[in-house]
Amino acid sequence: MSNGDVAERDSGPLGAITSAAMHLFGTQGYTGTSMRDIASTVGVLPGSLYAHIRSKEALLVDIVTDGIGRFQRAVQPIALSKQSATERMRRMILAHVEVVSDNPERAQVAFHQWRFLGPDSLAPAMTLLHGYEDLFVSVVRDGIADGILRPDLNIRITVLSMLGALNSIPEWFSSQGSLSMADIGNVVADTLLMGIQI
Amino acid sequence: MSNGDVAERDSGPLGAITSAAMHLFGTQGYTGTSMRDIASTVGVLPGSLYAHIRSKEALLVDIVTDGIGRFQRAVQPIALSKQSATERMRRMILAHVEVVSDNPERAQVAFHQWRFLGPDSLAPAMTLLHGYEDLFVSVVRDGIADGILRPDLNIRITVLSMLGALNSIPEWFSSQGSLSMADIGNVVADTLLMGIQI
DNA sequence: CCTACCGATCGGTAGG
DNA sequence: CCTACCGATCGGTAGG
Repeated sequence: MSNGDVAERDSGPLGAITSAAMHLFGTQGYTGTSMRDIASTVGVLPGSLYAHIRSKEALLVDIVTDGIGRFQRAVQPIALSKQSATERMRRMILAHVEVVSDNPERAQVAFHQWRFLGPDSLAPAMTLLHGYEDLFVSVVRDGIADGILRPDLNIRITVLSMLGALNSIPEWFSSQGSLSMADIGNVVADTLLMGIQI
Repeated sequence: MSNGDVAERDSGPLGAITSAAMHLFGTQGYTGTSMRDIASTVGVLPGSLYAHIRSKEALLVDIVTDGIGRFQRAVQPIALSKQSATERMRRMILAHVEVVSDNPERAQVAFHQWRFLGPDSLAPAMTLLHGYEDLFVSVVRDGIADGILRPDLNIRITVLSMLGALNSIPEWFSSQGSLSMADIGNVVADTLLMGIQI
C-alpha cells in the first residue's frame, strides 16, 4: 500500500526526511548537505535515518525522479493538446513556472543536482530530463511546420535557452518579493515567446 | 610585482592551483571538491597547497572575483557605447557568450558557486554580480526610453531571464559539439532580443 | 614542497 | 528510533 511518491503525500517519517532533504539539497546543494544536517532538521539522530532510507544517494534519486515527474505530468497534457503551437508553448511555460512556485527547492534539485547521481542512477534521470525537454522540442517543431514559429530557429538551442531561463527562476524569485509567480510566469512567457514567433 | 589576476597569466604554482580549482569547482561544485582533489590534479601533496593559498574559500573568492571581472570588462564598454540599445544588447550578449566559451568552468563558478562564500566574502561578490546585472538593466531601460524596446517589460525579470538563459549555456554547450560558441551566441541573441523589441 | 599529523566530520552499521 | 561506534575523509598546520 505504499506509494512511489515523495513527501507531502507521505506525512510519516519518510516524508519528513525526504522533505528536509529536498529543502537542504536545494539550498545548500547535494554535496553541501550532510546526513547530520538532514537528521537535525527532522529532529532525529543521524543513524536513525537509515531505518527509513537506504542511502543519501537513494534520497537524491527519489527527489529527482519525483521532481521531474511533476513537471512532466503538468506539461505533457498541454504539449499533446490540440491548440496552436504558440498557445501550447505559452501554457507550458506557465505550467512549468507554477510547478516551480509550488516548491522552488524541488525544482532546483530536479534540474541542477541530478549530476551528482552515481553511474547507475544518472542515465535513467537523464532520460527523464530529455523526455521533458522533448516536449518543448516537439511543440517548437510543430510551430515551425505550421508556419507560426521562425523557420530559422535552431530548435535545441532555443529550447535549452528557454529552459535555462525557466530553471534560473528559483535562484532569484524569492529575493524579489514584489511579484507573484503568476506575474513572473506571464512576463517570462511574453519575453521568450515573442522571440520565437514569426 | 605579483598581479591580482588569476590563472593563465600566472603559470607558476599558484596559477596551476587556481586553474585546477576552477575546473573542479566548475564541474563538481565547490562543496563537492576536496583540497585533495585539487592537490592530486596539480600533482602535489594536499598540505603543500597551503604554501601558496590561505584557504579553500580564499581560492573561491579569487576565482569568483576574477571571473565576474572578466565579464564586466568585456561587456561594460559595449553597454556604455553610443550605439542603439538593441545593437548594444546584441553585442553584450555575444561578448558574454564569448567569455563563457573562453572558459565555461570559470563562468560556472562565477555565476553559480558564489553562494558558498562565507559571510565576509558574500556581500562583495554579490555587489560585483549586481553591478554586472545593472549593465543589462541600464541598456534595457535606455531602449524603453528611446521607444525601441517594449515599454511593458518588467526590466528586472527580463534581465534575469536573459542572464538565466546565458548562464545555462555552460551546462549544455559541450555536449552539443556541432555548433560553435559564436553560432550559439547568435542564436541565443536572436531568440532573446526578438522577445523584447517593439 | 614533503613528512607527519591534528581534531572534526563524513556516510553508514550492529545491536538493541 | 537510540546507543555506540566504524573506517574514511575533511580542511588545515608545524616543522623542516
